[in-house]
Amino acid sequence: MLHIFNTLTRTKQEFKPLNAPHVGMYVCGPTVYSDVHLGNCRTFISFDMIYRYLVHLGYKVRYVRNITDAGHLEGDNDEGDDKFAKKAKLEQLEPMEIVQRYTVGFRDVMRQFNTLPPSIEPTATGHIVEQIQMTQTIIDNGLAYEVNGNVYFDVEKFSKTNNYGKLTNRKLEDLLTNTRELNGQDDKRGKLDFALWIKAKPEHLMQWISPWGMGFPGWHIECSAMSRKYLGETFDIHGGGMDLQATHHTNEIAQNIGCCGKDPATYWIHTNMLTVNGARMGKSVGNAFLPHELFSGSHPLLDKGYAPMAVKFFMCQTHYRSTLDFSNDALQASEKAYSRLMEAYVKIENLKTSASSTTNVITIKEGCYAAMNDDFNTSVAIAHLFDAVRFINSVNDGKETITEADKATLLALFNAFVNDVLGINETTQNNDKLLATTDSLINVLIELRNQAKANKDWATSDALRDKIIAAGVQLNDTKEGTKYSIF
RNA sequence: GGUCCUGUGGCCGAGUGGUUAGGCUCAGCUCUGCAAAAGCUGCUACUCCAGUUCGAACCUGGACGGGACCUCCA
Repeated sequence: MLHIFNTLTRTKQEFKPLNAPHVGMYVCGPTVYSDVHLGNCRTFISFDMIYRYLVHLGYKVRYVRNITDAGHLEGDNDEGDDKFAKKAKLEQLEPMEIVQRYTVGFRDVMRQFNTLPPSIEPTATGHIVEQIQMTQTIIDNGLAYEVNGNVYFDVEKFSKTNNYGKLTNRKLEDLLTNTRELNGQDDKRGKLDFALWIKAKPEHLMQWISPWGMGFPGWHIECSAMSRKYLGETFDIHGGGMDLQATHHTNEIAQNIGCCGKDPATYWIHTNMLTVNGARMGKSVGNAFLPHELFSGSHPLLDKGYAPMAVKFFMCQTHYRSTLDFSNDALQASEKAYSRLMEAYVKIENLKTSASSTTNVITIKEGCYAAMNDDFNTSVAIAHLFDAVRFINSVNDGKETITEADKATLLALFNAFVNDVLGINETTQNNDKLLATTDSLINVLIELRNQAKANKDWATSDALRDKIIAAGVQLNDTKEGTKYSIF
């Protein structure tokens, strides 16, 4: 029985889909105006695991994750350019060139992390009409108003009949007291009001026609419009990073209720942040790691590179609702643990079976599922897998025994968790490390041959050369030393 | 300032009112030509103070430390 921690109730609740076996899940995706960093990746890797586990349990999941490619003002000032326009000017590109570049980059990284593509990956610019319609409906329902081509959501009016701050458990009066005074929002009636539609200046690069003039959508309406379009007015799971909880998701709920009179999602899942030296990794903080810097080890804070699957395993060792701190020591520990896990996995198939087992495999399996059913506790599930690792190695060493049936159970368990649920099986496309190793190996052979040559041991040096060539490597002795090429 | 989360052994990280997850590191042992791998053994923690309890790392209150959100951010 799966239980999920629901941000709305701040408790673990039994997961009951609205229309089992169908499950609708919406996750707030990236804003594609720059490279995704590891913090972003952690969120999407967490939801990938959740998606995979739901599928593994037999649910038919429609997983929607948007691409934000419009709107999002640079500051809180309505006068500002949006992020795409700003970046576009900087790089002298069309906004959609920026969008294309970083969307492709994002998908590449997600592929490297072996995450499954969502069922639908809708873009904000592709759903301007839906956003305009939703905005109009909210106006018609009396919960939004237009001023000078801008449309704002009336939070205080909404609060008379709804609990605006329920997602973060905050009271309206506290929110009103604590909101900072900001400039350039003279058109708003209330200081908590937020924009649904923003009037564009003539020079603004991305703008669309609307009932309120030329403009672009506000910061939150896209998710409301797209989740509603693809998952309906009410669906099962809405997720995102914890940083989206207070503002983005709070406003999404207000918009959906303002439009349809219903809460959009029954379960809200929020994943915690990735930190570096205790501080949140963020673009604006300037401590963001890029995935390729981590894979190659080119980041100044890293001693070496780490394979994508090792990094993913590292993330899985921590519960998704805990902060995870990034460090060389932690990564190295996980890298080693990961390879031990995978080596044991490979060994299972060739284990010799006996009439009886010395370890209860069913207990391990049940432990794994109990952990996952307890709010996706991958950390504990992995701990159980390591119980299996020890057992597998012991059987392999002839110190313990396993039955044919238990062996099959273990193999199925590892297939399920390593491949299906966690998705940490090595894929052939991640071969950077392999290439580096190959290069080192060839150089070792060349060195051996050169030593033989130096000793005038021509029989050995020639034999080495012939075998190296036979392996597919062409040697070329030059004045600068021995070069090689792979043919 | 407000709201909230958090403080676990050398490091990373789960966790339940009573029976000391797991990983990494380190030491010893088995194995081994040497090493590695693997197995075994050991290192027994829960910020501090007070309270509730037969019993608390886990519940309550307080102190101190760290963090998040309140502003775009996964």
